[in-house]
Amino acid sequence: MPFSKHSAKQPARRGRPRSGGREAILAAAFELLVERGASRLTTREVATRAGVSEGSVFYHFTDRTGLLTAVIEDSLTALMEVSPSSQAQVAETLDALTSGIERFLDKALIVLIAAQSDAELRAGMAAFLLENDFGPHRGVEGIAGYLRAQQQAGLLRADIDPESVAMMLLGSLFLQVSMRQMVSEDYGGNLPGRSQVLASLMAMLTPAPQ
Amino acid sequence: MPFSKHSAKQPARRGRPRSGGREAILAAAFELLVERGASRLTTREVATRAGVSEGSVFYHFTDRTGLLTAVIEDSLTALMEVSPSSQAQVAETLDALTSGIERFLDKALIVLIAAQSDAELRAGMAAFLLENDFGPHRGVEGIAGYLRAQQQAGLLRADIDPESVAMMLLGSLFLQVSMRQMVSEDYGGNLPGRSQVLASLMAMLTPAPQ
DNA sequence: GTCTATAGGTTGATAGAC
DNA sequence: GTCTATCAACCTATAGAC
Repeated sequence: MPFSKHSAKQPARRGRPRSGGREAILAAAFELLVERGASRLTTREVATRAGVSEGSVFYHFTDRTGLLTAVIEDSLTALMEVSPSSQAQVAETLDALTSGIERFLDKALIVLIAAQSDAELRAGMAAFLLENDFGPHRGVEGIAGYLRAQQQAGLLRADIDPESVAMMLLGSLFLQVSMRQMVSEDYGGNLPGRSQVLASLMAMLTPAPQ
Repeated sequence: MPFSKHSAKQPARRGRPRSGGREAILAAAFELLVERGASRLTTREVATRAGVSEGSVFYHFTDRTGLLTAVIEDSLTALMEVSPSSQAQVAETLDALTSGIERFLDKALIVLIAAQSDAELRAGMAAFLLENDFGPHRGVEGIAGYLRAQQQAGLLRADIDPESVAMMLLGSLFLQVSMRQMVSEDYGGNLPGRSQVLASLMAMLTPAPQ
């Protein structure tokens, strides 16, 4: 698809052009989620940071929960387009594929965690994921698909289970990113990194020496 | 160590015996964390559920943050004693080891997630983990130690990297438990389960057919 | 250590002009 | 769509008696 964004697909907008207030609010809320955590996010501060009044926040999102729901669903929707399973077809190495997933997780985890602060948000997100058939199984499928292709080309051991390997690989990425984000930036140093895991895995995926 | 809990190690308590109020509050807070999420936990509701007055909560924990910090550190301290690395010496199969880790993660994730709702809690937990040299690297070490022992006994491929395999295995467990808890109970069905992953891994760990 | 009562402050949300 | 002004509710925290 050429002209990615600026394609003439959508009809010209009618009415008053968007002022960007809504987007500024969403961005500010996302920032605060990262910096302070969901419990410490107030509509007041979101408004201040977005450079709008608090009334605007409620105009656009009805209530605080509506705002957070929008942040979560917007982020996930944006991520769905760069989802691992859609990458898998183009990535030419496991290295490229997994580094893409790592970046993906970095953003997805923010909202996944934010949703955990409130049972209502959590349920809403679960429903959203279900409706859109979105979730880590897509990542597993993506990786497994790649592995299976390599396998059929005779480049990998024939007797391995692509799904299980994909689950372990995705899991190691998820654990690494989670710890960096949930504990501290440099906490990952304690754990085997992506390249080490990948190198070891590659060795295991090719036939072992007798 | 015999007589696990009821050993006579500790000197007899002096002074007024504990009434259990503190413990009831901690338990109630933990429950609410699971049911409603950290943002929706109020000191009022904690007190009600614990069957004490709100004043008691503040007497014991100074403030709301103090209460949550105590919940987090208490839970983690309890878990440190059944930490994977201490299990690794006794577990006789990867199956026993990983199912223990799964149960471990089920509890640990509750407080790990709760801490994410507030930057202050998050920082406190990070410091606590650092001080106690506690975290997933202990799990990796535990699994890797087990694998290395098996390897030296000639039961596993000699050319695999135990740390990387441990990271992947722990990662897959972490991912599975996270999704069950953060999305929905039966969400794990979409993903390869522990036994499937384990079976595939075992096949990979033993020398491949030529 | 636990209670009751209450103060104080913050916050989510609304109303109405522009 | 955005603003200002304001309210009502809630919730944390304190004081002081038992």
